[in-house]
Amino acid sequence: MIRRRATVHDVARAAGVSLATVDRVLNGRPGVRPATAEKVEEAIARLGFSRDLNASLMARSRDLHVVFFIPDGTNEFMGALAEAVEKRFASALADRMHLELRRTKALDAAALAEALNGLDAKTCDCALIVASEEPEIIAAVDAAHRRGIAVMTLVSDLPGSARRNFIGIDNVAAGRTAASLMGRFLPQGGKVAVVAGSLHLRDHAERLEGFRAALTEEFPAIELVGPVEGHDDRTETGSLVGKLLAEHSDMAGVYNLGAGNAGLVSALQASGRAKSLRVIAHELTEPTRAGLVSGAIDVVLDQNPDGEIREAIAAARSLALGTARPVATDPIEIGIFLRDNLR
Amino acid sequence: MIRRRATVHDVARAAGVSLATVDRVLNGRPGVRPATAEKVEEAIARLGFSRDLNASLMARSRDLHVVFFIPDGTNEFMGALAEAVEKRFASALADRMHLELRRTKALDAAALAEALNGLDAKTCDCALIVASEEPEIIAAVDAAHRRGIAVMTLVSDLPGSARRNFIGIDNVAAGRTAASLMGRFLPQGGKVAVVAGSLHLRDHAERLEGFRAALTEEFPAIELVGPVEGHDDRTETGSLVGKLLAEHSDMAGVYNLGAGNAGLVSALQASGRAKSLRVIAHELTEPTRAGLVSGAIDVVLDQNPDGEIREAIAAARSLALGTARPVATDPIEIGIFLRDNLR
DNA sequence: AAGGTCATGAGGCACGTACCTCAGACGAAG
DNA sequence: CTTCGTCTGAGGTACGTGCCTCATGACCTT
Repeated sequence: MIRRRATVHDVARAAGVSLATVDRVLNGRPGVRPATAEKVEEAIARLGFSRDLNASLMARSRDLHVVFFIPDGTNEFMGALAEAVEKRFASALADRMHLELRRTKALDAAALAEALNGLDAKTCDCALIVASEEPEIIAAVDAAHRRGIAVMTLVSDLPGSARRNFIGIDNVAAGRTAASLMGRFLPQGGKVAVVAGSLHLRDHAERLEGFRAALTEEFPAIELVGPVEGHDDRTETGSLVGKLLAEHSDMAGVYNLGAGNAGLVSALQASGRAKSLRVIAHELTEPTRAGLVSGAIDVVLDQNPDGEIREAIAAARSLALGTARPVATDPIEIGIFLRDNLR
Repeated sequence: MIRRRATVHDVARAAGVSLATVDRVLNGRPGVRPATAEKVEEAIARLGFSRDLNASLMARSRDLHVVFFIPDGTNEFMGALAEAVEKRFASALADRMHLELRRTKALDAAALAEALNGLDAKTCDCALIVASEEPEIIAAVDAAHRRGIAVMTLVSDLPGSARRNFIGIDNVAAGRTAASLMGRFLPQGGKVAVVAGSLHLRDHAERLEGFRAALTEEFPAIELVGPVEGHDDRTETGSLVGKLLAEHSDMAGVYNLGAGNAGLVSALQASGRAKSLRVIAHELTEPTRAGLVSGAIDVVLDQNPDGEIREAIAAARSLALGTARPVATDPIEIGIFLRDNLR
């Protein structure tokens, strides 16, 4: 059964009005009585009409502008996210989408808020942010939304803000998975150090929550040490881990739910206990890959950056159709990597 | 740096010819001297011109027709693939793509070849097949390609045919991953039964190859029993597994690299040895999910059917642009599922 | 030289939407 | 009554491409 999509012409005919009126309703232009607008809305709903985004962008001879705000610094995962955006510049252009990548200072809420406030709806239809949970960022998101810019969160969510969508993994589930693996690795129980980047990052806080809950429920023999905050910095993370290992000679495992994995791996190797500790980290990047290969890290939980960017772009496109309803996206999978299934 | 995409007008101007000539070259219509065509090709390359697929489909007022041939029967994974196609009917229509789903008799090469031969290029731009490696299918693929239908393989590849692309996981790597997990589960070694659907299915043959190679290299203490072929049928698979378990009271593990997992799980439970056997299966479906939850199955390796269909659709779109070069697609991830990270 | 074929240019209409102008129709206020 | 403002319809042009017709000129054949 091949059915043609409804067009504005069909809507006009069905509503008994002219094309111009349908156009005014669709694009929120003034000069339509409420009763008439009602008729048009009804026809749109009845026919299941949805604007043809491609024809629309073509007619406007304008690309969809999507701006990605991604933290800079030495966090390899953020680097991978940024690369994933760059990789799609060309193919996005083929779909009339213009992607822009801006690196913002990591863990600097004021800088991100300012950048958001500087966005102009004329040069930005949609903004994607990797944000920590701070009042000034929430305010900036709400302000951008009021200016007509759709904001979506990437990696770490910002509930309670006007963000239209969250693109990322279920971080509570990720924390639970880490706990479940760690519990199996340590059937006798023991101490496990937990290192976060910052608990202001909701993804980190959620992973910790999931990890702690699953341990309590299923592996009460495991004692959690920490969390400590390494601010996603390799040097700081390394010295924190070194200190924890020195202080606890009976440490049995480490769960780094944030970044700074290069520091983690050096500290593990410097301790001389690398092979005897069960270690779980996040994001498949150069340091964690090296850690897996050398045996310093046992498991890496990964959120596919390419998949996240792909879904972000798809969601931005759907949002551009201007529906009020939330946009459906494919869920992002949590990848589990051992030394043997490295991509 | 915002750069406008090149259009046919730009190409015409750059090549010093008229729009009509560019059009003739682009659409392979006759009436252009080789020397002139050369000039146009050169301008296209120089400007990096690529046809705007959306404008093109709109101008033709014609949707892109993509036909999926997916085996029917009781194979839950194939059911999931089919559902994944159906789920995208609507969103594909929004991109001027008309998807069609046809279920063909599983493991019946003649039926699939006949279906392929019945395709008309007027009502099918691209065909996606899940095929076993048989000469008559290869011949049908080549014939379809000559008729102007792009054929791609899904799940299981068909090298040596005129298929334009393969969408699926790296099955050798999947087999290696299974071996690596099994090896760790059985540090003392022991007998592991291997069950396939059909070794005419290249994905199954490749998994076996990877499994066997990784065992030989890394876990020589493990002895492989089989493979036996259960033809992806639950009853047949169940009785095969039951027989193997009865014959080998010292069986330590089972690797089912094909389907028929409902039969696998019943046989395991009927044997009374479910908990003491390490079991690895493929595809996260109802039976394997139940197996994970009950503990009868330890690990499931999964190829995300939604992701495969998404990539297949994206690849079909790219192919429609008519480039001779192979089309780049995102790789499909091999998911690893334990009881604790079930989606 | 006349007729033929072939290569090419010029231009138009169509697809679905955006955005513009202009002309009426209508009701309310003066 | 006129005048104004608001609502609505009619129709045009544009976006990038496909596909069509028609005209022109060059070259070949007889």
